[in-house]
Amino acid sequence: MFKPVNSRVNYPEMEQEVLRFWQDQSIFKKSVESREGNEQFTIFEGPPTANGKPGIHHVLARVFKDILPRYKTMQGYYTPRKAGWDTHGLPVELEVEKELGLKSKPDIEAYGVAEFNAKCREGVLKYIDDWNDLTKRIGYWTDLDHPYMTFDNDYIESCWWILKQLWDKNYIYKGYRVTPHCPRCSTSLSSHEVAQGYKEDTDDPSVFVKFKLTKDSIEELASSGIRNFLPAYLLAWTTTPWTLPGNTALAIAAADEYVIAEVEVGERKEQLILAKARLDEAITDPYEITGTLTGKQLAGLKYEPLFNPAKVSFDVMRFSDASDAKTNLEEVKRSDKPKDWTYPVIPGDFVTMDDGTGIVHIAPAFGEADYQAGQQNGLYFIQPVDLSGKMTVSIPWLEEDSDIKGKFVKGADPRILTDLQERDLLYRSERIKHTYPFCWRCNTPLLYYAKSSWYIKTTAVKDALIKNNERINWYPEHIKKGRFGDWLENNVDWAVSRERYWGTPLPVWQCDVCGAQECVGGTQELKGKRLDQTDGAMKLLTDELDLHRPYVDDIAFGCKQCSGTMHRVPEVIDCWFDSGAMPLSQWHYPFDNDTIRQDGRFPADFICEAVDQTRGWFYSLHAISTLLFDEPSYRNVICLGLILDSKGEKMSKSKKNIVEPWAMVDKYGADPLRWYMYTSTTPGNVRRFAEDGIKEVSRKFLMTLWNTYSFFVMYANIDNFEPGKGGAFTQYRSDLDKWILSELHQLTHDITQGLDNYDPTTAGRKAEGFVDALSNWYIRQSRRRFWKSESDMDKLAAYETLYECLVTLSKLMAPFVPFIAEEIYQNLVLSLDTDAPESVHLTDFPKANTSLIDEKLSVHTRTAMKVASLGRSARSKAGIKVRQPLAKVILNIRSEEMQQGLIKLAPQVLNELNVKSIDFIDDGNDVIDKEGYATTSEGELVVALTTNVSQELADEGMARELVHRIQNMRKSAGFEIADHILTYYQGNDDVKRVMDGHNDYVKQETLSAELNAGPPSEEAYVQSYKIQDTEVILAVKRQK
RNA sequence: GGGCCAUUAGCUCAGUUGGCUAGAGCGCAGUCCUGAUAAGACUGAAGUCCCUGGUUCGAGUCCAGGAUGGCCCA
Repeated sequence: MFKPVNSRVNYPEMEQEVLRFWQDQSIFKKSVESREGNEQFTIFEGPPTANGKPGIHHVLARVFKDILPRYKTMQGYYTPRKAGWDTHGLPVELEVEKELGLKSKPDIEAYGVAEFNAKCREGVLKYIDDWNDLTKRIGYWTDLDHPYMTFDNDYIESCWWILKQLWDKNYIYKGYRVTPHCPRCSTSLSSHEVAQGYKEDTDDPSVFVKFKLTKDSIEELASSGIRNFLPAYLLAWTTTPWTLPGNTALAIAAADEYVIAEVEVGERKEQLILAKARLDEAITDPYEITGTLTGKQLAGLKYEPLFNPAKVSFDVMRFSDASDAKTNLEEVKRSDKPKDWTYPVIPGDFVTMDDGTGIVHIAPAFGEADYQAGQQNGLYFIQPVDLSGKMTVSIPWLEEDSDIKGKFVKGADPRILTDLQERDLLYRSERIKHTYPFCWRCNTPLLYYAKSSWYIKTTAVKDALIKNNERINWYPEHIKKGRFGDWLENNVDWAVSRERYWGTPLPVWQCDVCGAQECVGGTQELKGKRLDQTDGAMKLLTDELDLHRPYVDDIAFGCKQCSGTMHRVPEVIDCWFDSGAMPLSQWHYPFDNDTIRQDGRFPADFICEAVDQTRGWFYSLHAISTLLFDEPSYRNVICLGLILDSKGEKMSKSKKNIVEPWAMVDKYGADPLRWYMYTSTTPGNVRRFAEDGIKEVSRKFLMTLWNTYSFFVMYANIDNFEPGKGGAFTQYRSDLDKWILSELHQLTHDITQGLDNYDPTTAGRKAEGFVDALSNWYIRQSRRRFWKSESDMDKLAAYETLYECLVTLSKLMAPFVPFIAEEIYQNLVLSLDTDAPESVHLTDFPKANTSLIDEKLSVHTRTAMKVASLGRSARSKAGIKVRQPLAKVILNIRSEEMQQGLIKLAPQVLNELNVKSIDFIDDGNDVIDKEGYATTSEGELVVALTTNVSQELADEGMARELVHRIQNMRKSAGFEIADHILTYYQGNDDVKRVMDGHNDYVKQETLSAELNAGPPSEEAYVQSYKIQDTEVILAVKRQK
């Protein structure tokens, strides 16, 4: 006996039971260990941060991560899965800052770095229980008990080792250059972090500033139509007025045409110089062109500083030619300072005619292009802003309460503009909306800021990055050449240092005397130094040292080259480096597990994250493995698309359109959610998350699957069917059986192919088709075979076939919907065979037997279905119910071969259309529109039914009507399906004749022991009907 | 401004190497079938396959240009 199955199922409840079973029997562990020693299939877990709750997009990633390892395990691969958590970085620090009410780095230092980091360590795992629970609940199998943690000493030590390798290859350097800088967090961001934070429609000033040409320069332009009795200005455009105090040059496009425009502003006339192409958009007043000149003519001209260093106390530096210096900036000595400060006009190939005036304001302290222009042209360098984004200079002629000193840059903007306005140096001042980068974590506008920072020289291996990318399979494929490929093509060095606290400390020590630097690649190496006798050193030697700040900062040792002392530099590293290092660091490589590169643990066969990781984890993994080993870190990637709400809008807290994973799982169950994720759209596509979609797959696919299963169990229990116990039956398989087995093996083949191609979507959709065919054709057609009272070989074949379909299906479905698959397997297999593997997830994945795939039969059956469909249509047109048998169906099929096929499958067609016989004709026109036929056609296929109903057929139709009514009554009366009953009927002679004539048929179908004319002798369930204009009273009663 | 993706019925999506009279599901209306089914069948309402050119006997599919939306980058 199988466990009885309710045709309705509560997924969440059923899943809880399965979860308990997995837990109690350690099925995950067994599934991994039972394959130990076999070829390994490796997946890397992209570590999430557990300091926020998991969202629906995490569920998406996790179910896609889950399906392949499950599949590969069933195929025999050894597939250990290690969980991991990303624990470092700005997001964590930020949370803690918020919690403690700290607003800046000085606040943190005052609070204490040790205490601050302790809070970070606590806070980062705030939601880990929620993560673990949800992970288990959705059936994502990974080893949550032994996860890697990026804050573990061992993990950090591996990162150090990697950094040391790169150091030895001269891939790490400290550079002075323009870096995206968050003034609030007071640290650099890497390009991939910047990429996270662009915001459109940022409101900013849009100002046109006048830079006054010197008298000498006006003279130089005398031949170009300039008037020396009027002031002349170079007009430049900027959206960042706060950079203007740092202005030390203007750039023009040498090849473009510029004009001198005489403009009347109020009562004054003045001359503005700008690009001809920008004239109409930049100049709003009436103007007259008095001269034309090329950009080349402008180059070399001089103009007066907006803020004269002689009057404003700037620290002025200048780019020197010295190429050996780390930074070739030198302080301008007092003796070198000119009496009359002027700045030059320089050519720049970055100057475009797309916006502004064709004259670009250059402030080498801000902006990559500006800095380079400074280097190339030996410009002055002025830095009027500190690292927290505050202005450091004071404008002496302003009142104290309108000065800019100490103001945040954005706050300084209006003051600077007011000042320029008053000094008549502002032509236009407006506001625009444009795209600007913000800190991806704290939302502060980023500053491009020239400062020193540590870099990994990824550009040195750019070609290798590209070459190794060739060896990776991307799903979808376009990411490879597109997003990821482009990113690699435009590679810039990795700004890897952060001037922060909670992160892997950069293991570089520097001598306080001679400046020598050393990178340390591990604790053992550190122990071997001439250590200062500090508390830190004592702890290091007893292996009690926390490698984080501030403890590691306490380690100092003697310099090799002089008598100085080496201290660690203050920086920590980008947390993306941590996660990119996980293939090695999760194993504490190379200090432990030094065989991972040989034993299959590296590289990964498969990783899977969303598309936002192109520049994040996908890149950091790829960069690190290429830098270290010159090989890719993963072979196959599924790159998931973004998940949007049902209207196609991004989910965000403010829009209140966040989908809560727990709510979905509790309401619908994990399997429906999983199935929806796999099949609703292809992995790489943007997906709209629609709750109705889960409902639909649950009803349409899973419910149908469940009902075929419950159907089978119901009848198998009635007939005491046990698979394999009924003797040799294969020769009794009908065409229907052979067909569904053919479909089953085809499905096995398709699913295997789909999953081998990292395409669960196509695989899943194939399964939907199969279950539909199984339920709505195979079982529908086979109903009578299961229902009939005699237990013959035909019935056995039907049971065996359906059983095989269901058991195979449970295995095929196991990677997709692990709960329902387990449930079915447990009942169908383990309740009979205690020697079978104790879980479906410990079984072998089915292999398609292609010899059982009969394509012809498949095509023929599809045609039979089509004939049935057309026949039903014809019936409906003629208004003849399917319950009324008809004499003949007549087919016109062009293909002789197809006709032979249909003759074989005639029983299915007759059954479905309720007709007595099938005929074939050569010309469809013979029946179309003819009296006595109901005809439908499609393409070359013509299906006609004879509509003449003889008395005999009418009687048979009534018999079926009576059976139908009695069946409904059995149901309404609450009888069990196998109950035998006594039936009573009252009606006219027609009824009596039909009951007599079809006595056996009615009895069999309704399990009636007797058909008695007249009223029931005692209490029975009674109903009256009108069938074919005839009054009938029926009564049913359970037989004792 | 550049790269990538998407655009097929009211909605969600299929549509192989060009052969299409363009499909499915949901939803809507009606009818039917059913002792597994919250399922299913039939009929109906409904599409400029985003647009414009081109290649071809033939284009939803290939090519070029463009539009709209999304993502990413400047």
